[in-house]
Amino acid sequence: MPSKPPPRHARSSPRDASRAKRNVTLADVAQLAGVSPITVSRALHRPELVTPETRELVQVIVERTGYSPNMLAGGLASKRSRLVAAIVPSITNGIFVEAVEALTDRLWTAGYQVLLGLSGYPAEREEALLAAVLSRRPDAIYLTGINHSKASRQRLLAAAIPVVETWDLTPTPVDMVVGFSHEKVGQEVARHLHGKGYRRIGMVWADDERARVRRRGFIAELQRLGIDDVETVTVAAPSTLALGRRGLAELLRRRIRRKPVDAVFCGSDLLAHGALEEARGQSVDVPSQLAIIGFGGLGFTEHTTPALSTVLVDRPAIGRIAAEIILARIEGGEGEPANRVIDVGFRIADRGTT
Amino acid sequence: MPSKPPPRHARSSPRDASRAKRNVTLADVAQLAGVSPITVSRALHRPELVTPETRELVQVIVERTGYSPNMLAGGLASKRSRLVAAIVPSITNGIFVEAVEALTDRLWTAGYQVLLGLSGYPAEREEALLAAVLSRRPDAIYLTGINHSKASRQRLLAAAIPVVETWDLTPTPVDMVVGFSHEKVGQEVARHLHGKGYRRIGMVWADDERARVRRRGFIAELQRLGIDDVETVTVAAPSTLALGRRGLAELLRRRIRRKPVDAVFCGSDLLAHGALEEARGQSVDVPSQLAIIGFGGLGFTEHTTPALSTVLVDRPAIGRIAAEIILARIEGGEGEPANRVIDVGFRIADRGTT
DNA sequence: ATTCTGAATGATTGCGCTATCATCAGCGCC
DNA sequence: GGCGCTGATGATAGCGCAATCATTCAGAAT
Repeated sequence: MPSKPPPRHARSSPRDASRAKRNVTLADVAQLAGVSPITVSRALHRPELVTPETRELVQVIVERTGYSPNMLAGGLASKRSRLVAAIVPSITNGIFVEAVEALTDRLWTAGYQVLLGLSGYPAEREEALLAAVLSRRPDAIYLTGINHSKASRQRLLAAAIPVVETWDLTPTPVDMVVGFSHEKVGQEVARHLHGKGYRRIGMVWADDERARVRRRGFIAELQRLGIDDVETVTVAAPSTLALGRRGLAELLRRRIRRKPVDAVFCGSDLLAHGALEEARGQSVDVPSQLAIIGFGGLGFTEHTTPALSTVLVDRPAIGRIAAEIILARIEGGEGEPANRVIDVGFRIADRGTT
Repeated sequence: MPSKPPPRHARSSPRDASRAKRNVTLADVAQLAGVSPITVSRALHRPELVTPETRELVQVIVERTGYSPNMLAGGLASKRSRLVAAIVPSITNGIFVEAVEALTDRLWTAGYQVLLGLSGYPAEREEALLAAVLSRRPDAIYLTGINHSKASRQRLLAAAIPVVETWDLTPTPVDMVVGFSHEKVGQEVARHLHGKGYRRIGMVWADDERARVRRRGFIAELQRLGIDDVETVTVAAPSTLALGRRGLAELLRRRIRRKPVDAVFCGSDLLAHGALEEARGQSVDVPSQLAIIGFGGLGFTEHTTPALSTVLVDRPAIGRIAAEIILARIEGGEGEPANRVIDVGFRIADRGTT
């Protein structure tokens, strides 16, 4: 009897001879397993659609050949890159990095990977970065902050993917936002210091968008409490311990002919630590002569002597929640998300320096 | 006269009607510009190949349409993803992160982006991570450490891309390595402490691969110098300030019936800082009663009181150099690299705590 | 026996781009 | 005038995979 021709997927292509250095492809695996490429694809990604035997056979061949799927091809074909882009000013500044780590961890468990973009201080490169990053066709994007150029917002909207802005709140996010109110932080710190009896209050801060809002809230609240004169030293972003030292030194110098400040709100924990060191260096007792409070709640603040008072923020929660709402949107299909604005709050840690 | 049919690239495809939601593609730009797709591609990526007029025309259309190239497609076609994968245990632990930042910065200027993989402590997820990451077809890969499972090494070799291992040295890298000798670090710290007259020496360290090598070098050198008994407290990785406190407390407790140690080598700056705080808490004077030296040279070490002695490592240099040799290999074409093993060295900072 | 059903598998097509080779006009040269 | 050359542009053919629709076949229902 005339044997019918083998199915197309089993025929060897003419280029088989010249397979000098080609990588193993899904088609190769399929051929070795004697099934069609699409069956291999299913065995790998939707195993419930193939019989256990096929599944196992494919698995064996995959291992034997060392097949590594090509997600560029897969992403192109399926229009899902399984990539999430994260744009952060910096990762050496401790404040944002734990959120990114939490984001990365959570997304990893769901099969997504994180493309890291560093936008710099201030977000000088954000626009170019965004363009570059979007050309990878990420399935979602994580941003730091809520202030983006008009062009950036347009790009984001055009990309039509879930966007999570973080570290701040706004009633009008591009898409979703996870953070807390910096204005309220300022207010509460003001009330806290005032409540403890401090009246000659100063600030040392590094000028970034969010710090500016905290400052605004702080000063407004102090005014409401009857304190109009808040001596302020501004240092360059990003803040460092050394800048904190110099900042406090400058603050004390400025008031040389007047009564010195009795409390200082520092824009970050690093600045606060620097201020603490400077106070010690100048033999200014903390907190009896000078109270110091920072912002961020970085780990080291518990361990200085005295322990630094600060504003605690659940940093990993921001990343974790961002990951959750991203996944819910990507995988959960349509339907308005329950909540586009998520407030993770903050808490004042009243420790040894106030 | 019979007009000849328009060139193929100018004909509208049947799907133009249904362009409900398609993204702008390179073909769209080409059509609007009245040139072929490949010309647009060239105008964007190899502008020297097209006339200035064409270039400008394309540029205008790109901006008008908001065209965003699809690098999944581009990467698939060209077999160059312009992606570099970086695998790091963690980014919250300050020690590795500056290298990653420097790497990212340098690669960005060359048009590459960084895919971040967090392998955990110890590198529990490295193998799975590597598999996942390689399926993105990165053009190169940055690894932390030199100890990789056999399977991982094989995968790396099979990928046939530049691989840079970092933070250590080995005569047999997978491909290239940028780092320094941890054994030598241990030796030099031993000589340093011994040279300053300390004889009852202890260690507090977190057990990771590289710390173990430092420890080995440290203990071997001390032995050579006639010191056999090195009291050692091991804490869990990753190290924290709190673990440093507890570590020193334990070390002092253990020697309660003997003369206490007069110097302690801490496995990291964080542990050293914790030890310093604990010493202060126990009213043990540093350095007269107890010398402390850390490792890493993190920024804060200059600002503790007294300033922490430590081992300085040029962390950004590791990332920068890694980026350079990666780029040299990717773009520089063939030819053996001048140097597969790059030693960035280290330096002992003899400060207030020794 | 016939029809129907659902589970398993397959053929075809195209995602959006670039590598490669081909074309073509303009130019200088003998 | 024919030749080759160079610079600009184009046609074609994949890259490796998954969406989509089609096919097959065993077993149940009639």
